[in-house]
Amino acid sequence: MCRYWFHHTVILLTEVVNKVLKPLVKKDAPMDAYRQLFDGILSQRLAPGTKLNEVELTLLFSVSRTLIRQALQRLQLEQVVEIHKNRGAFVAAPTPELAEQILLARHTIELAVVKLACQRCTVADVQQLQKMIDLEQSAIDQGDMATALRRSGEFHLQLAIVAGNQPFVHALRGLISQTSLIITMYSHGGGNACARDEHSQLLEAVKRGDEQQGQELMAHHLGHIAQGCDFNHSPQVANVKGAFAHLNS
Amino acid sequence: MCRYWFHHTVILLTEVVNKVLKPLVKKDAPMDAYRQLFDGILSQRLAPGTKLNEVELTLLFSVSRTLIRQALQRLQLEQVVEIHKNRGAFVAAPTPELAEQILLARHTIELAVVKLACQRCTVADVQQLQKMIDLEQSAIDQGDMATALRRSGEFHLQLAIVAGNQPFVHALRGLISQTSLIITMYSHGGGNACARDEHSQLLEAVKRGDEQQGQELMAHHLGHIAQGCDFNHSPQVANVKGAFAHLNS
DNA sequence: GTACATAATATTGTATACAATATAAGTGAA
DNA sequence: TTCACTTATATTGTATACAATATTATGTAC
Repeated sequence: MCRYWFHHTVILLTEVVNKVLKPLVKKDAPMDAYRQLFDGILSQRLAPGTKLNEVELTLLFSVSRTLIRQALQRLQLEQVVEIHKNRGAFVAAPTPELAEQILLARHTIELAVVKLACQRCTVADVQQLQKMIDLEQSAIDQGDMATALRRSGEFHLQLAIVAGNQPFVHALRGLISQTSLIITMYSHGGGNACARDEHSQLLEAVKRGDEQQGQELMAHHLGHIAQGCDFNHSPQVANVKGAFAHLNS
Repeated sequence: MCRYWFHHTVILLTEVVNKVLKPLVKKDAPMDAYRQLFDGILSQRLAPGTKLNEVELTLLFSVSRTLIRQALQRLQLEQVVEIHKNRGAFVAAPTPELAEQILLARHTIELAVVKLACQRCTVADVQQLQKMIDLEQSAIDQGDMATALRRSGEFHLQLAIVAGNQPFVHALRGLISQTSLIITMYSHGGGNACARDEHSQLLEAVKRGDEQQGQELMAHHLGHIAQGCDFNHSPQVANVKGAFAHLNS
């Protein structure tokens, strides 16, 4: 009996520790470093071309170089970071030629995504997408264009998730991130103001299951991104410490 | 004068060392481990679901776990390997549902690739592609279907390279590898015998710049892959030592 | 001062050591 | 035996130490 009581108490404690305490304490360090860098790049705090020094990141994120290098490699394979052997990692800086290829690839894939989304979108999906549009708009209202840009990308990615095609999601994750870099480098502003309307109209078409209309709207939407860019412009390059200044406060 | 002679001799020696000796000696270890594993999987020596033990690979390839883990992470991001936290890495084993998604994604992307290839294919490109078809056929003639399958994939990838769209190349690299896994798991043979003819016809259309015909042929070709599979079949699982037995000879 | 070669430093690449977790083997009670 | 539990082992996760390479600083000849 005594043993039983003891046993169950231990079970209880184990549960408490695993399900309550651990989530509060756990750091999931590798994901952290990756996410911080990813967000830093997509929020335009890290400009294209910026050198990413490993020990510097080590100090900023309080993890070893092992995890920093893991994060950088992952970002490289997502095409958001370039790693040159023995030279180090840099925030990717797509050339105009590559930018054109990226937008064409998005055109191809996202037209297929919209079609699938029209077929499979549920009521819950629509609500989720609507919420993301609202979040993007609220960022725009606050004048925080960097956040708006990131949330715009999340809307497109969510559409691919709704479409239910894992390879499309995987490919688009990289392409959308690269598009953010392209906009950071080449956009001459203004062109992004109409995004909300376009996203809303797109969602309406998807809700109705109107594949034809949805694809046309997506094509226009992606076309506007290209139109909003001036590929003769050259980008500015920021430094790492400035981009993560908020971590040292 | 004496110094000059010395100086130039050093230059010469440096050049000799860098340009002649190093390429012969160099190992490029990380790429090696990655390539070996990649080829092992695509050549069907490593069956889907196989556990990839890190120290075992360490001994096989004579590099530290650092590089093994690098290679595994890269393979994971190419969707050829699955890594479960604290559980280890496994050769990916796409479910029938994922297989369907993969083939649909290929359909979407490769139709666009063929179109671009029709527009941009040069004489040199045609020669290169023809050579790859011949290599694939010679593997078939020798009854080495594993090599044939790998070379078939390389043909498709080369087509994307000819098309000149980097994101398409990047996405297809993973999708083609995954298709190899799908065929390994679910193919009931026979369906692949007609591959050569289809690749040849495809190349003819591309050479003529006939986008319409090229896309139709590609669509049929990809359709045949799906038709050649039986998604009720369950896969066999091999062990690592057996797959790399040739390294220990 | 400039150009070049050399030395010092900083940065990345790889291997190893230690920690955390999961798996397998062993132990005792019903 | 079978089940729960403990202990031992194996495996993965992370940090650090060392090696190789690149970058910067210094010195010397012209």
